[in-house]
Amino acid sequence: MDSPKVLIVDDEFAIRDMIRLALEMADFQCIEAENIQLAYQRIVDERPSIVLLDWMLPGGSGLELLRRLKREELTREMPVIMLTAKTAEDNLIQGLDVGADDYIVKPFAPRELIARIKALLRRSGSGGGADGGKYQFSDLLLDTHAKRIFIGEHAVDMGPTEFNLLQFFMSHPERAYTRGQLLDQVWGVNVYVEERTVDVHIRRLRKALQS
Amino acid sequence: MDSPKVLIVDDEFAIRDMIRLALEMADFQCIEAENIQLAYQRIVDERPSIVLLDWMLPGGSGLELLRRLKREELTREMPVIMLTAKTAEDNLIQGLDVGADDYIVKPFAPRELIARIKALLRRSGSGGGADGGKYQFSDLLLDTHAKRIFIGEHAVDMGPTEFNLLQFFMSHPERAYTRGQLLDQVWGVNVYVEERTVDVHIRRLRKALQS
DNA sequence: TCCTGTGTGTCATGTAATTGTCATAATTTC
DNA sequence: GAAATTATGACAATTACATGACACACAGGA
Repeated sequence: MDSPKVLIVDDEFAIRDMIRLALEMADFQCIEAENIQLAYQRIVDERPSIVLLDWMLPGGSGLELLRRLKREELTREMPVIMLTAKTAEDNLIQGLDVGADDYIVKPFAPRELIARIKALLRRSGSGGGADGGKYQFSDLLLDTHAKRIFIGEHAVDMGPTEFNLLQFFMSHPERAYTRGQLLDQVWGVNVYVEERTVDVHIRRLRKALQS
Repeated sequence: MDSPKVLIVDDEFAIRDMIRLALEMADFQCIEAENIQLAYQRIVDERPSIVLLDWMLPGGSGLELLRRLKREELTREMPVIMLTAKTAEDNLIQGLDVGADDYIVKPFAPRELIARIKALLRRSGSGGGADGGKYQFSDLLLDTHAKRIFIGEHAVDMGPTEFNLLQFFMSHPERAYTRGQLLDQVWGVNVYVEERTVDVHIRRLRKALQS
């Protein structure tokens, strides 16, 4: 439900699959990409909580993607763990130089990977999605840091799911989504709930905003 | 506004830059020095919150600077972390003997460095250099120097942990934190306690504030 | 050394909030 | 109007939070 979304970037299917297995066992949500173009797309679209980035990739090295992520405002805060087969230290230093938050050398124990991910998530802002400060529309204001919502001066009370819904809407204005898309984006992928449940939460959100 | 100032003392540009990058990512303010003369100058001029001091330096070893700092009244309280490439233990022991507060062996993970810096800052008079002194919200007043709390004219009694919690809250208003984040920030990074323990201390804090 | 009080962390239990689902109205669409 | 779609209130199950009690460590004093 609150499970962090991890993007695995590696060109080898076997490795991605192995990592995914380990992570899902530990209750992480996984998405994958096999090259840096796809990876970038996924990062922008799905805003994962953390990125596992392989060093050696076809069509542009992982380092290149890392540089790009750290250069752009939207993705700068996103924690990145480099996966590297080499123990060569200069690689490591180079990676850390560009802003990787941690690295791990293949082959690694799943346990260690999970430990590092958790440590990083804990440190980098709240374990669930990196978000920008405040959204505003007319006199409605949503503060992602304080996790509070105001209408004018008056604070509005609502449940976490309603908050997430509203945050998603306010961060994607002028756009319509199907129930399925909302479930994916707000609830998370591979969560099984009835589509009609969205209706109910929409209603709760409306009710909260009316009061 | 609250971000602590870190002085990085190392003769290699690449290393300074790497550390600076990592630290700035973690919202620290950085200044640099490439030899101990410059370092001393900066320390006196800018009064950093903490010093990262490389062991091996041209024109006088880091140890020498460390001795000097600990000898003088003005700089005695300043926390110092030694950076050392050697794992040789006698170095370490010598450093700690002269008064280094911590040490870290190169190459290190940025997150470890950051963790240690935060831990040290927390221990040594809290957070940021010329740290606030007093926080106030409505008729609640927290005095970081006197370590006392008042509601109006009336002094409030509470344990150290509750005090630290309240100080953290008052220095980070309008922000929500997870239990894990509070543990990192208030208890310290490499402390293992149950997350639920936070609940208990929150309750104690509330109780103290109600009386 | 043996108390004693304070501060901490952990646990078990009670209590409240949240969530997903359903049945049934209300509405829109054609 | 019939069919499809959406809105709404109620409910049970789950989850999260609040609280009191307890054990342990530690410092100071008798």
